[in-house]
Amino acid sequence: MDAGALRRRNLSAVLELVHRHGGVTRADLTRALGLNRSTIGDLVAVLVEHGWVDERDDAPRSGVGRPSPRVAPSDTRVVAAVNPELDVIDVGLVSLGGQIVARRRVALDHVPSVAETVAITAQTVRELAAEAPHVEVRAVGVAVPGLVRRRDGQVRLAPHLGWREEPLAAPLAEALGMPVSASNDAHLGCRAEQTFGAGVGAGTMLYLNGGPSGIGGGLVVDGRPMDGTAGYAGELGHLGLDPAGPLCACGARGCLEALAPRDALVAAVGLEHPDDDALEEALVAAVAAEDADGAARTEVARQLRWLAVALRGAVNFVNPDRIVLGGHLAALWRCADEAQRASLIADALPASAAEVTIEPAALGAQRLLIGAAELAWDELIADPIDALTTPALAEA
Amino acid sequence: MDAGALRRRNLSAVLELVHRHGGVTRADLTRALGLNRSTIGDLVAVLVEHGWVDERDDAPRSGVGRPSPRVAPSDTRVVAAVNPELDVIDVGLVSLGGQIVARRRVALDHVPSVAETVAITAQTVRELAAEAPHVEVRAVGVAVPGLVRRRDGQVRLAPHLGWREEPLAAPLAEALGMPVSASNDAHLGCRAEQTFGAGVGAGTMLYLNGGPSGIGGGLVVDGRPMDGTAGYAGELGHLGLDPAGPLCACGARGCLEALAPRDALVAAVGLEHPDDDALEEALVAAVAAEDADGAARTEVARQLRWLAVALRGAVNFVNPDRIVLGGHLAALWRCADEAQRASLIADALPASAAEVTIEPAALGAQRLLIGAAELAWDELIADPIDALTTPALAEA
DNA sequence: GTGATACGTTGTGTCAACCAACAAATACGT
DNA sequence: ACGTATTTGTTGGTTGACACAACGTATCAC
Repeated sequence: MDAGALRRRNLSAVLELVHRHGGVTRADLTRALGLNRSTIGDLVAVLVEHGWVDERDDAPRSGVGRPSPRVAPSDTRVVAAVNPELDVIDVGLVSLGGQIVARRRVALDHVPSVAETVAITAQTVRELAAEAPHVEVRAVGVAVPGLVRRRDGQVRLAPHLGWREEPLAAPLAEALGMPVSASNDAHLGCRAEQTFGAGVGAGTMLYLNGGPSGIGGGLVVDGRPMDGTAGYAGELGHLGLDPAGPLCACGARGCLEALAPRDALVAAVGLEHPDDDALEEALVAAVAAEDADGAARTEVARQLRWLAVALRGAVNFVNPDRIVLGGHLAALWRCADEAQRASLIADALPASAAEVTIEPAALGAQRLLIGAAELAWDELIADPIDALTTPALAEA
Repeated sequence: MDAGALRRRNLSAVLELVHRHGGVTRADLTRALGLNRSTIGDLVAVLVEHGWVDERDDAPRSGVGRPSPRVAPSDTRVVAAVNPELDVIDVGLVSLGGQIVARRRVALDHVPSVAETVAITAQTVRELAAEAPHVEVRAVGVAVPGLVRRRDGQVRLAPHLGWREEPLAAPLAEALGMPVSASNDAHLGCRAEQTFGAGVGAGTMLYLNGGPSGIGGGLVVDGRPMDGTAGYAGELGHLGLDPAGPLCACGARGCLEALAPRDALVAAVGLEHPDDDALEEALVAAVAAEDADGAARTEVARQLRWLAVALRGAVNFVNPDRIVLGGHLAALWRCADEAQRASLIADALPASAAEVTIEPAALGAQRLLIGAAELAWDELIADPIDALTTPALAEA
């Protein structure tokens, strides 16, 4: 590692702190990085000069001494975040600091092909960029409901969308002329929760998300999101829990995903296509209702038991300090009583169980766009100066 | 990160390459680190001056041009590695490069207490150091058959030895006057295989080891061994695979460890207290024998089926590129036929299964000492110069 | 031997971070 | 209101680590 790499690293560290906290004082940076005041001043000056951050005088006063200016993310530098779904393509612009500054959900009357997705996304990103003055879009992140090969952004299999072995990142990068990364949606939900949601501060974190198409998740190890060899890590829905269980879509038997499906909860509360909030509300109400033996309560208890088996294995395996539950698994958590909540990790090894806290996900409907944006921000933050020399989508 | 940290980092990188490869040429270092020839010369000179490495002229000639000297680990710098077992305390001195340069197995007629272990270990380390001239012992690593809290080396639970909530690293550090680290034995087996055994070159690696006291393991993520929050990660023996399965020692039902116990294999081949090699030999012979329906063959097939369920879940979860099997799980692998081997990950998601290779462990009876030594080397390699200023156990 | 090649060595240059002294802005006590 | 203590930003000079270029040296191929 040479001196230039050192510089890059320190600039990157400053930028990451600004990103994660949405603005910190120079004094904070000095303490956090252990560098000299003058060095921090220099680093911040470089970032200001290149337009990544602004210095403002609105830092909260915190005692005697000369006040330290707040280093805040510039709102002109954004990345685009994309989440193609069954009947909508969700596109947003996300600033440094993780704020969604513009968003458009393009409704569709059919399931989009990859080519359509690329075209619509490119068009929408250009429109959003044109509408927001002075904004520069510098990278794109895509959250795909399926398996995505991380290194080249190839969609291996997205059963929900009917995509199979389709290149996605490459054509979109071609269309927009900027770097595009893609990953699994549950993965990116994990990243979003880790950075800005229920996983802030966690070292080793397990994220499980339950959606209509199955159960996915992600793993954070020592503060770093884990991808696995090719980007497929985190498929917690396919832990085998019961050899006598129902057949899963993956072909195996007794997967968590087959034992605790969202559909069954939806059916138990008698709704049609509810979103996660509606499902959660209906479930909590149904479980709280006095008629104790309703279908909802039974199904919730059954799913919680299987979730407990999965969590037992996962907690023993990775010894996390936090577990974050999203989607219908968060709904299960919300309507579980104290005993049920405790039972989720009661059978894990006591030493590991003792250090875990379980939390429902915090970011709601913004989660996937924020996570996709994190993916895009990654490389920019890792090398802010080099990233600056690459061309951006022209501003308005 | 300041300039001094840069120096430390580069020194550390050189030392680590020398350690992992047991000696490399300066030209190799130049290529691997991307630093200038003169810088590499400088870094190596510092390490030579401090006695960490030697420069020798025995590098294999590899073409025209001036030959590059080989930078080899000095054999005077060692760490002590310790592995307390039921009836023996195994102590070794391990050099940079992972060579065991001295070893003594202290036999006992009873299960040692922690105090005895500390006393015997300290005594044995001193004796070994005194017998090997010019050797300096600079740190100690302990492989404990149980759960160990990594940050302070406290043994939380070692059922085999009857230890529970016993401080181990602290009293041993006190007795020997040098840093002591302790961790779980399967964990350290994983590290050993990763660095010098069947896991060399793996990015994300899963290690499962079957022993008389159960099934443990370890996980390597992006080349870094994963500890989990407190050091308990890797307890793969306690994945819940069958809610109708036998009760496990951990209190839960259907753990891998309860479904694929070593005892059952030992009983099937009719041996008494065989070591891993003897068990493997007997199993291979029994399975290869013509009487197809023997107890051994049946039990092997049964255990392989459960191992497959566990591996399916683990592969889907972490998307490894290598799986290493040790202990009786390696014996299972060795006597499995092609179809059985393929079946181990046949039910995993195809994308993940495609990139994984399964290997039996390679290091045999040296594994735990080498792994424990890796633990000790960690801090020394991370900061070679600073480590140099700390006092060493006096030489002969 | 002779040329080509690869590598180590040496002295000089560059760049990032540090340091010390000073200036600025705030809180607090009188 | 004023002075003092405290904290932080700013500035110019210093230190240290690595890069670079020119040169010396050891081997291989012919």
